Amino acid sequence: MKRTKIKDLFNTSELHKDYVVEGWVRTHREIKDVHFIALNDGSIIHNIQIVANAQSFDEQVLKKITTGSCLRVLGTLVPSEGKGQKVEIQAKEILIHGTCDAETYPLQKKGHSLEFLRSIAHLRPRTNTFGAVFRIRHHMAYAIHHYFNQKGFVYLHTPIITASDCEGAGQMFRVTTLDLYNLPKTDDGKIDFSQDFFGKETSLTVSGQLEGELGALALSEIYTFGPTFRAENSNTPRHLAEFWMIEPEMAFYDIHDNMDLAEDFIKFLVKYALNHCTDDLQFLNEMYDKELLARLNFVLEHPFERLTYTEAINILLASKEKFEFPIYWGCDLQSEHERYLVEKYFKRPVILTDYPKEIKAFYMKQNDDDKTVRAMDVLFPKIGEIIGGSQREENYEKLYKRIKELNIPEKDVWWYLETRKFGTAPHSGFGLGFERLILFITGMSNIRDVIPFPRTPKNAEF
RNA sequence: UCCUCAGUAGCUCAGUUGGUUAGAGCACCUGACUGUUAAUCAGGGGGUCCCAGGUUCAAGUCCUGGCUGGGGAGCCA
Repeated sequence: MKRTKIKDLFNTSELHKDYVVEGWVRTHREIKDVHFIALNDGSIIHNIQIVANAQSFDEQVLKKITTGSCLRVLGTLVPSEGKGQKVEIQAKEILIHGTCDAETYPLQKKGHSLEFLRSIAHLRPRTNTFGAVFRIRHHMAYAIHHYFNQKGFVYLHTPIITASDCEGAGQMFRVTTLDLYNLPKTDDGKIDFSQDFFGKETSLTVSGQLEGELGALALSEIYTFGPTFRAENSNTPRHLAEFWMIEPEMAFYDIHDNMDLAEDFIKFLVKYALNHCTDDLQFLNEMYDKELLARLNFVLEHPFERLTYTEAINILLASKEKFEFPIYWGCDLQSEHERYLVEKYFKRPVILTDYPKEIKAFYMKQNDDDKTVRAMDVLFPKIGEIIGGSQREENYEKLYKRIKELNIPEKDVWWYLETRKFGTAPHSGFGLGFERLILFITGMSNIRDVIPFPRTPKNAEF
């Protein structure tokens, strides 16, 4: 007989029929002659209760059914005599796929701290919490592709290994096949990268944006969704050395179109989660963050507040709040400033635009005031900057001048500049940190708990 | 990287002014219980007190250095 997923068993199955379920034991209780086994196969957060009468089974088999062991059970789906669940499986046959030594298995039926579970990342998907988080993560990845697909965007695969670091987004991880114990040197004593695999210095990408723009200036609307790497020594609950980023890039979009897309996109994802991950969100709402569902619904129902950097500075200057970092026009906003605007002043997501050009990247479109650029940052409660984007500078002369001012080597960006030389077009785009989105959707507070195998400074186990 | 807190049983923690044989709850094992729900009740086993030095008659406890983890900050997504 074919296996039925526990999720399908709850949803569509008929009673008083036989089914096969397979999964891992969460708890095993025994009362005199009746055994109760809570079985979970990861298809849904809920367990199916297996009832086994001691007389019908070998005592030695029943003894091996411990927390964490893996079973195949054939039995009849019947209404439950107990109170905790509607249906249960009255077992006829039990096969133990894998036993699990109760003394050494680190997961118990009791709850564990998230810190401890991080140290056993190979087993934590078997917990309710991580099952829920990783199912939600999957649904969000799917929803992202769905959203862009129905809008006619092309999924563009940008390179993971790159020779350019002109994004300036952070320290990069070097990629090399050179023998580190015996590096080839040039005559002037430097490392001879011409002998390396690609014949030049290469690294893991910090952003697919520049290549994304190449796609947009041919296919009109593209998005990337892939891994990104930053070698910054960042030790915070909001940073990873390896994370996933979504970067849409659109020709013929100005900064307002860009903002509209960003807001619509996030709201679509929140709505998708509420509709498709109800049980898991309910669980997280109860266990970790009692305001999670209320916050998700609030974001859905209220427009994001849009204002310029200059307006934000004026609000901050006028506020009576005591800030650690001083406010002045031209300063980069610190998290305390962003948090004040989002959590205290507006009490909703905020989109800030038109930042001073000095604190933003070279490719952003310069405004006529010669002081600001058409940047836009979307700031969210609890997690801060979730999206950073801009309208891009499409004017060749202005872009070239900015590149020179910032001493960016022309040999690294000649191909990027050519898009402005050959049929340039107004265009915009933004980057969304996938794990930061998942943080917001799940209400988890540490980014290491929303990616299966977190990569952080001093941590690449598993 | 900076600031700060922590590291004691499988897990979560207590451990007094430095003082004899380091404790609890849960988990685990054994037993009891005719439908349990993180069952309950009784009993039992279980320790590199993070590591390396130092002070002291005596260190889980005090000092120095290191490692690891949490929180905050910076960098950013």
